[in-house]
Amino acid sequence: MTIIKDKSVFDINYIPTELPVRQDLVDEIFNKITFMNRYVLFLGGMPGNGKTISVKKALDRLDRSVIDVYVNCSEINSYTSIAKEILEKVRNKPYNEKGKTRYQLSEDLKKMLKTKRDKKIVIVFDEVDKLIIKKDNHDEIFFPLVNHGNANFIFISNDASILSRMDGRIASRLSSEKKIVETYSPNDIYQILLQRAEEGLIDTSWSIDTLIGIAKFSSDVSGDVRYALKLLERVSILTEMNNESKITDERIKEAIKEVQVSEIDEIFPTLPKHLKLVVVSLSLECVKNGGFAITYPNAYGVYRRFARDLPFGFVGERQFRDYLRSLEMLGLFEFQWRSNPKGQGRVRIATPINFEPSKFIEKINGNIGDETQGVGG
DNA sequence: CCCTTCAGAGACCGGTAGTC
DNA sequence: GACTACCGGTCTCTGAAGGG
Repeated sequence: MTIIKDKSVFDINYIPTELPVRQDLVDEIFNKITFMNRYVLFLGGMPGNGKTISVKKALDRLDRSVIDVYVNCSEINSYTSIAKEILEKVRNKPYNEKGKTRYQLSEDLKKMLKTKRDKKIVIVFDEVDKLIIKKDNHDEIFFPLVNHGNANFIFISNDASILSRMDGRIASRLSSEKKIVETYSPNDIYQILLQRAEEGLIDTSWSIDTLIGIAKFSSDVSGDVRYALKLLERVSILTEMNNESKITDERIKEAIKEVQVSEIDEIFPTLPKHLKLVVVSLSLECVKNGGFAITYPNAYGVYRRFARDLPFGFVGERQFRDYLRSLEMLGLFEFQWRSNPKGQGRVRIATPINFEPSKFIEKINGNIGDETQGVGG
């Protein structure tokens, strides 16, 4: 029994022909790039609220009238790689960045920006916070870009405070606009699900109530529409696999469970060896304390004992803190302060996001990955 | 051979939320 | 207000990779 008529509708990069909720934003971006001499936009707001897709949609509509460069800073996030990407996209030919200094790269960018051309240049930096928080000042790439020529810029970030910081440094002499996009409401999420269901699923396989249920639940747990879409995709696949013709509440519950465990299962294998050990240590401490782990000295001590006997040894406490920060960035753990149960001072506690440490430990036990066997015992 | 970028990791230090 | 435990920023070093 198939209920999915178009799989691509659930693809993470799928862009529908009409945006159900953010059409106003798309129009505004389109108009401003078209009619303004130079447009610089800072776009902020929670993850999965339609920032990126709105910008992409606007670029789509501008199509041949501009040269657009889209840089996702979680993938392309060094001075060199960003310069290369921009130079290649604008000039439309390969650029050899190897061995070039930052100065040389900025000179090439300057030359490129000053070249007369008919089409406007639009450069989009998505997830720009990832670039700002990196050390070695890779964000200095913005200076040659902003200070020469008159390219248009859109900076997208989940963290609005990052945008304020950039606003002050980069756009001080440009007129720029800052916009915070609000999180999707349950009804917004419903509208988006409705569109995907109409395009991707057989009409008889779902009902309005199905979608309202998923929308409400998703809005409660995250407000990130990608979560809702993942849920809809998962429940459709489950329904198909069970040879059923209609999505039921049972299958939705099942899908919720799967989606929640899958995050950590997907990310964990990709982590560097030390980070894996840190995740395991934190999880073990969480189980021990009933839900949270004291990062130092407890979890660090556990990590140290694990790593001590392994070929690569253990890192210092300072490095451990940077690992914790990475885990926070990855959305695996969140951190809070508590007063120190042992007396003066305070401690930081880690709580897992969207996964059950005991189940995770069970799964991982004796199977932590390539070079680090034997850790679970 | 010397230059660059870049990531990873340690040393150091000032700041700060908490207790006494 | 002194004291404590801990965090985050920053500096430095190292080593890899890639040129000229």
